[in-house]
Amino acid sequence: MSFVEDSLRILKENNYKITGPRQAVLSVLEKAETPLSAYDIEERIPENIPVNVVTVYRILDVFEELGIVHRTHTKEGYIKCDFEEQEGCHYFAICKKCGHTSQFIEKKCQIDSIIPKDLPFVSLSHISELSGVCRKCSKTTINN
Amino acid sequence: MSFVEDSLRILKENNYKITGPRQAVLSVLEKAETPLSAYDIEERIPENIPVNVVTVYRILDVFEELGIVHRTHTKEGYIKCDFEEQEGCHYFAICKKCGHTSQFIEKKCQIDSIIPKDLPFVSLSHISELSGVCRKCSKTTINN
DNA sequence: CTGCCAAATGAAATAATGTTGCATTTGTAA
DNA sequence: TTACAAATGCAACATTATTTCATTTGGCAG
Repeated sequence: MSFVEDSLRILKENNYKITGPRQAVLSVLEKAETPLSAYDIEERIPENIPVNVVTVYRILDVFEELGIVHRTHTKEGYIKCDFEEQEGCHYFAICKKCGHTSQFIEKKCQIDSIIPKDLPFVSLSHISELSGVCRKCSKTTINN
Repeated sequence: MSFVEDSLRILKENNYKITGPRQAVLSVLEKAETPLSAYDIEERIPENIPVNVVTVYRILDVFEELGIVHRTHTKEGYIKCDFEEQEGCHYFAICKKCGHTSQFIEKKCQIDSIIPKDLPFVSLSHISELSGVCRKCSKTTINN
């Protein structure tokens, strides 16, 4: 199953309509290797099927809720979620220099054990993002 | 040592000048219990010593680099860092509802052990933020 | 196949956040 | 107290995000 097929299935399962703009956004996300802003996505949608950026925002809200995209925090943007494994804790490593991302899964979350018992919070979830430099950028020593 | 005193010491140690705007920003941060945006901070600076928001941005950049503030990602903003302990990994728990934050320290970082050996990244650091609901908000069941 | 209708989208205006270039002011060391 | 690099202010602009309301459309019933 491809990312687009998985996503369309999830939309149907949750009674969301399969629309042109939604398919266009999925298509852009599928090709992207770095986090894209709503405006980035709008720009990459083919000119023959224009989609308003407000619509892109609304689509991304739905996609995030359904786990189709991850909203990145180290760099404002959105990136598709891999669907190979559903269980466990998803981590996203994002390159500081080029924005390239890699994903991996942690079967059993370790962070829960770190949280102090007396912390006055409930329903805590952590941001699963790592910031670093990808192998490619770490080899190009000249630039930046 | 108070937050302001610690911060002034760090500024001096790093050859940054102690200026009016910097002291004003420190004073605002000291009182804040939730992450504040640059504009939030500008608004809270007393009117008799006006500081331009551009300056606030530049001050926050310096402060972040020196570890005086933490830039929050779950909600765009900045919050002062506690200085009680320097060693270890700082975690910030932020309430989804009211923005209230709590901090704690992890002596030895567990996340390093989670990262796959074959991940094509170097110099990885993780975002130490947790998102949840604070005790106070979890008791007020009516609103939101 | 066709029409209905809630869901989805478009358009325009506005708010919030962040950046850049350059002139002016200020903290601090000599 | 003076000189000067550092810090700040100002103006203009770029990017990101939200709201309201009119219009269009996907998918279902018939």
